[in-house]
Amino acid sequence: MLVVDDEPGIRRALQRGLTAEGMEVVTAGDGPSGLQAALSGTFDVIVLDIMLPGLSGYRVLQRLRADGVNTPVLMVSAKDGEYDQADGLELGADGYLVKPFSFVVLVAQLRALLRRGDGVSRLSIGDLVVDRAARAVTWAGRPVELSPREYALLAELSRRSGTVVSKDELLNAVWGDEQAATRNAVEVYVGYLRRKLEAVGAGHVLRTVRGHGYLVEP
Amino acid sequence: MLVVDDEPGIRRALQRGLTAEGMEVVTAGDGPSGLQAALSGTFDVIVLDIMLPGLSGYRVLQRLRADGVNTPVLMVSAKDGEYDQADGLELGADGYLVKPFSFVVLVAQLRALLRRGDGVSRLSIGDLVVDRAARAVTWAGRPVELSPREYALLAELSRRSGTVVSKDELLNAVWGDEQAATRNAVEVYVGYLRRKLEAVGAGHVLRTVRGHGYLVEP
DNA sequence: ACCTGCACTGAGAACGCGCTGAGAGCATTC
DNA sequence: GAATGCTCTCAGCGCGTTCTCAGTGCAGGT
Repeated sequence: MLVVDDEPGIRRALQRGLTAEGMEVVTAGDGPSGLQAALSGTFDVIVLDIMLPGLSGYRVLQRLRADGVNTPVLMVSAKDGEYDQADGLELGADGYLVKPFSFVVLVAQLRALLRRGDGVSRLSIGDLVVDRAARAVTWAGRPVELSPREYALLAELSRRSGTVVSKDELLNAVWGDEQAATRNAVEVYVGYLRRKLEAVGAGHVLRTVRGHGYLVEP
Repeated sequence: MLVVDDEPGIRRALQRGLTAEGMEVVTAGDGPSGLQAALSGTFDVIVLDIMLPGLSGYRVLQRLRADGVNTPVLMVSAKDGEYDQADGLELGADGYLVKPFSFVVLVAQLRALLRRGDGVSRLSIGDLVVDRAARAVTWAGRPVELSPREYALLAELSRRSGTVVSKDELLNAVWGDEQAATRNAVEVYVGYLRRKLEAVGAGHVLRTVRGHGYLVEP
């Protein structure tokens, strides 16, 4: 996760506390460097202060979303006006915390965001709907029954729809870091997925890009 | 990538760390030699220290941009004044990091810069659009079906559009360092590309510069 | 006009990528 | 204990892709 806050004391405290909770923490002290780090899109969740030198938290969030990065963001602020919160949430924040906050509450919120995966509980790509909360997939309203592995594969491809995802990336994201399976397993499961999608008339959703990977068209 | 820093310790550390991340690293220890290396325009990203013997990082960046080299530059400095950052970004830097910085943040920033290629994941050269995320090519909206090798070749030429790229450079960039193929392979694939581009009315995009290489007009 | 060498092209051979059917291993259910 | 469903490997097939080779055309220099 990424922590963006201008107070070194807070950064150190969160770094220590969250590391102890088993999380991997990277910190940044100002808006521009926080934005740069966040743009990499490799974080699972971001804690973002509003009062920041260089670039306010609002702006950082705005730029992030504008660039298509939908990493969940937990905003943190000393102010507690209702409007501040509304502004933040409207810009695409996934949570809001007022300083001073209890460390336990922070951890609880972060865990909630992490569990949701990307903060977006429902992906819609044309007629394809992947409801991550209900763990269900439909095509034009018709339900598609998927095994856990098939679902995880389609969810990952849908999350990154419009971009080609390589088999190795899929192995990492769907099968986990231990990479117990071979690349052929990905091919097999793409085959399973296609068969089930074709049965409801959605065979063309999952495209092969030879030599590179697979792609769900946006 | 190119790392320009006057401290040998930093150079060695980055060389080792970034190589381990799968990047190819070249280093320079002072301003003039850094500038000379950077002017070749063959780097994907440059890490540039501000305090340099011979020529400051600001000047190096200034000269680079003045010469039309738009390789992404990540500036690094021991100072952390707001004005320094503003100066750097105004001169055309693409990121700013204050020493001492976390290695993870550095890598995250570099990946963000690399992923965007020259600022965007989507290259537009007139009617030609190379969507690097979807690995798709269109001419005036019409899709162009390309094999992996053909795509890689066109993408490299498009990335460096406006400059003549030699066959050896293309072999390095597209075929990889092992250079398993001969120069004739480049000629053959340029032929394939031209045939497919002509089919959608874009035959003139890929120009031959006899004795030097190939060129995609900006 | 001649020569040299670079660029281009058609043909063809080898390769390897992606897909599939079959089946083994394992857990769960009845 | 049989049946069912899921996961994953293996071997083989088809075919697009890759790349070399040999021959032709053309540009530039003398």
